[in-house]
Amino acid sequence: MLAQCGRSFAARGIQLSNNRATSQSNGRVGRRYLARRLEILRAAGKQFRVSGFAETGMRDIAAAADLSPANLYNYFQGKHEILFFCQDVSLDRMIAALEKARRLRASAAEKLRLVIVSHLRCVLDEVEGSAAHLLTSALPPRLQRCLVVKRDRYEEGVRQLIAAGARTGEFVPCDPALAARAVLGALNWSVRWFNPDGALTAAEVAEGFADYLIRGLLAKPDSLRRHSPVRKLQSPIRKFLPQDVKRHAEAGRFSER
Amino acid sequence: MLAQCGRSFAARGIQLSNNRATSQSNGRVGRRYLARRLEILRAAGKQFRVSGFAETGMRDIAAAADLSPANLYNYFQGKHEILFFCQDVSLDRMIAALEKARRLRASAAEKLRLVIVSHLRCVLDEVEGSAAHLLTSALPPRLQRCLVVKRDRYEEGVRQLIAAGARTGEFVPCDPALAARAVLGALNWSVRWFNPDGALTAAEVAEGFADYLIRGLLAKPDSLRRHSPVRKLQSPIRKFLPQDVKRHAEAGRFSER
DNA sequence: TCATTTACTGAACTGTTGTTCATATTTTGT
DNA sequence: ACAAAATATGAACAACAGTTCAGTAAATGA
Repeated sequence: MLAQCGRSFAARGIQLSNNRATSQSNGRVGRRYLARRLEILRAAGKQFRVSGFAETGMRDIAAAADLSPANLYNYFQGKHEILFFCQDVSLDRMIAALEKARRLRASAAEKLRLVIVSHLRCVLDEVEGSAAHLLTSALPPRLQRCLVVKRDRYEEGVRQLIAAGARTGEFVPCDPALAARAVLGALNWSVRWFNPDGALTAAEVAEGFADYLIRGLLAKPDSLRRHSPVRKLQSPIRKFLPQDVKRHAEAGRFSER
Repeated sequence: MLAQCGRSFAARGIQLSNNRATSQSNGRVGRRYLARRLEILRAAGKQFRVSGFAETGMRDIAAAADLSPANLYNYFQGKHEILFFCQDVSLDRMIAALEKARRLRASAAEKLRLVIVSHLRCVLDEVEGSAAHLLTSALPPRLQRCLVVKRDRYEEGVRQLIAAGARTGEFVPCDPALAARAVLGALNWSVRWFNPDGALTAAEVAEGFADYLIRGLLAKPDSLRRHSPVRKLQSPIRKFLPQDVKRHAEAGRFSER
């Protein structure tokens, strides 16, 4: 009875079916548990982004999250699962922004601008942006497949957005897949050089990138409004949202072992 | 006398001053030694590109280069030095292309196109392209500093190319630093998705990227010639050039320990 | 208050990593 | 052909990774 008490809640949150996990997210202890999970994800995501996945040790993550290394295993099954959730959060945010842009009643250029700005915010935000979605390898096949599906869905959405613009004549005729990859490449690569203490804020980078990347697509570039009506980056520091907590609890079903 | 004979040539090539090293590159044994070094670099660069630096073990490199792991240390001081030379080769090629474009008597757009195409060739070429220059961390400070200087020189060159185009009015007014980073980001990220067995060849990707990325800069985009006079990618499979061999021999002076 | 669950930890375990060493095999110069 | 230099290797080493475990401290609920 003594040896089994440790790790019990984590085991419940991770290994059991999602209905049990979600029911546990109510109540005080469940809340604290999930909040701590997110703290860890935040710390790990930052470390992954600045140092890379393989270069970041569990002891580093533990130190950054102010935990003992062993305690990490009360919240996650292992390093791979931490990476998985980091990527999952990022991808879900991006997909949400994409779908918001889709529903927008606006030109293709304005939709694309919203996607670009949201993508950069998700990836560059110093506090919680977990650029870990940039990494793919070294995950168990099942988790990896799950992420690849999401990533492909996102990319496909961007492609369709560009293709739609080209169909209406707002954009120049082009290969939407290639253009989308150029755009997303420029965005994703930004984590490699962006410095939050540097000359440009994330919002300024986003504006500049959007101007340039959209201009290359527009059939009549001079019609581009330099200052688009889409609102700029606001509140670069954002806390984890309640729906994130919810989703984390539900996502346990993707774990294996 | 017996224990010292092993590793002696490698030691000469790596640790001693460069004049001694370069003098050794003549003669049969020296040639074979340097050729093998390049074979190793090629194999390692490919592995680094597909798996990442930390994820690639010395045993993997040895297997890919058809060597015993221990034998690697007859050619390089260690893993970090292999990474260093991979990055060094890539950067030198890119800088060479940049300076060739500079000397070109052509429009800024054509110069930029040459740089873009060369960059993608260097980075995507299945056979010898060592995209390892994408990685930076985990190198001894001295080696790292050397690479950062080269990379910054290259980036600065691209910036100046864009700035010059903007000055003459050929390009739209913009932040050259930001535009350069967007361009280079799109190019560098290509190694993450490009599949040599996929639908598009490296040359086709290069053309499409160049069209799009340059179009975003042009003040009068419709003046863009879709098929620029700059020759397309030729002979995607290229062997290591003699000057590469020479440079490798000279570069030993950057090593430490 | 007390018993039980939850949260946490130091130390140890296991596998892998980069690396070295003693030695064997091949190549070179004479 | 023979000694010396050069090239190559299997086996082992030390360090470190992710992970586990026995057990302690804290929180919870009655």
